Amino acid sequence: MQKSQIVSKDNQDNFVPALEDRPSVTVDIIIFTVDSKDLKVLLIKRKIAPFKGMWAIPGGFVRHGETLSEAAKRELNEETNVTDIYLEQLYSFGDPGRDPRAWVITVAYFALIGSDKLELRAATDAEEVAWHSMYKLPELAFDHEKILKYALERLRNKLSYTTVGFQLLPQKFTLTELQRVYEIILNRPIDKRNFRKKILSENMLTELQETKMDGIHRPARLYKFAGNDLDNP
Amino acid sequence: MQKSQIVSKDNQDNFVPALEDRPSVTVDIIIFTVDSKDLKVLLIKRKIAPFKGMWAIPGGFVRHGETLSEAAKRELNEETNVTDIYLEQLYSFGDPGRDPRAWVITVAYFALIGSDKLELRAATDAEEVAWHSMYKLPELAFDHEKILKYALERLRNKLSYTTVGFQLLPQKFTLTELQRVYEIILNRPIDKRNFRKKILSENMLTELQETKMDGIHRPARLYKFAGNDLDNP
DNA sequence: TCAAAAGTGTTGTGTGTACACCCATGT
DNA sequence: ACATGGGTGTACACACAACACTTTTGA
Repeated sequence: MQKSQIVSKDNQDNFVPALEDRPSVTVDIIIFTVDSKDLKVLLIKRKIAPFKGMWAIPGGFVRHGETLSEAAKRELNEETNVTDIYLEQLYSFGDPGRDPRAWVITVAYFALIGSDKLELRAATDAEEVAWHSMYKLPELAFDHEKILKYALERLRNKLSYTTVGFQLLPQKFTLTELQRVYEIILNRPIDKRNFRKKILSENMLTELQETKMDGIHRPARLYKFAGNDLDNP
Repeated sequence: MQKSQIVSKDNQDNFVPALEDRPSVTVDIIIFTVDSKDLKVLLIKRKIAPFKGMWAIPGGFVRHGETLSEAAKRELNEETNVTDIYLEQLYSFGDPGRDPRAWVITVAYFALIGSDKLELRAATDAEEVAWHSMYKLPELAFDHEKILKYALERLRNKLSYTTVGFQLLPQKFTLTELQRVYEIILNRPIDKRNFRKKILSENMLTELQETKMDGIHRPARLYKFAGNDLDNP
């Protein structure tokens, strides 16, 4: 690949922009989980300027030879040790000035991780990683607040017409646990009978011959999700 | 901005990839319109290798200093002379090898243009531009078939829960014309009475004191769309 | 008076919502 | 026996689907 002079208008001949006219491209990953009471997102505290001391969505540069989703999975794995979790491309953000240092376009992804699987990499001197409530966000670097808000909106929409909710639970779960996931993400109470009726009518759950005891009360039946998702085109 | 050595893992210090490790970034724009019988997309015939003689989605490189949607609008304007039309980011595609010549990540947008407004730039020696039916696509360059299929899917979904349909019509239109737009995009017949009932119940149309004659039959009432869309985050 | 598209209502079916009580368990 | 969350059914409102005839016009 040689250096070319200028962006060619019709995009066909000696065709790429000069090296110095190319942006850097990152993937940022919004990693969601739900604990028993809250919707959490994984953030990294910045130790240097710009936005020193603020929190940011984890991410990193896309490398030559990998797909965007591979880059996202790699970054995800670097932060969380998990593989094989739900990952979906969210949106690309490229406003000039979104990173004051350089021209950086980011392709944002969001990931859903079951509350059982979450095991963070140990924090290093270089970075401090922590789960934050989506409902009490700290001050965020770059345009990351906008990105997170959009991710939440998308997650809420997806919840209503897909099966992403199951991704946030262990393989075996009770209907009450599933309902909590919906309530936490949508941030409103849901009627228990209607919820169960609707979920069960979709025939996506397999009833297990096991129950779960969780206190001084009747044990709850366990279910597992019977189906697979695919989303990305 | 200086040259840096390698992608730094934590993405914070001397932080961008070396110039030669950056991709080129394009925007590709799927420009849809509907004529009286068909859903059309604007394509450009490639005059050179690779994929010589095949058709491609119009697009071009993002320039430093512009937002992604500005880049999309600029490209759109270069092809069609129109401004101020519906534009929405679709998805980003970055598989290595999608362009055999170089590492090119594309941010795909789709645009909807009213059948009254469509006026193409004159074809030049360098490019041949034409509307193609989405239901009889020619052989497409790169991964553009995949991109177009995804765009169609998105358009169909959006039609059901947004007001994008109006974007494909002149300001004044009849309910039958609107129904045709829905039928053409969804590729199935729709019941006339149910359609009218539903559309009118949404209170998004203003009934005009005008009618439109279109042959030897009763004139049709004209309506205009009363509302605005916003979509992008 | 005919052809051609515009315009108009009713009925059945399914889906979402509101709501209150008994059940199984450990202490 | 009691406190705690698990589990269940019915009635109403609303949205969607199916379906056929009259109206207005120009030729």
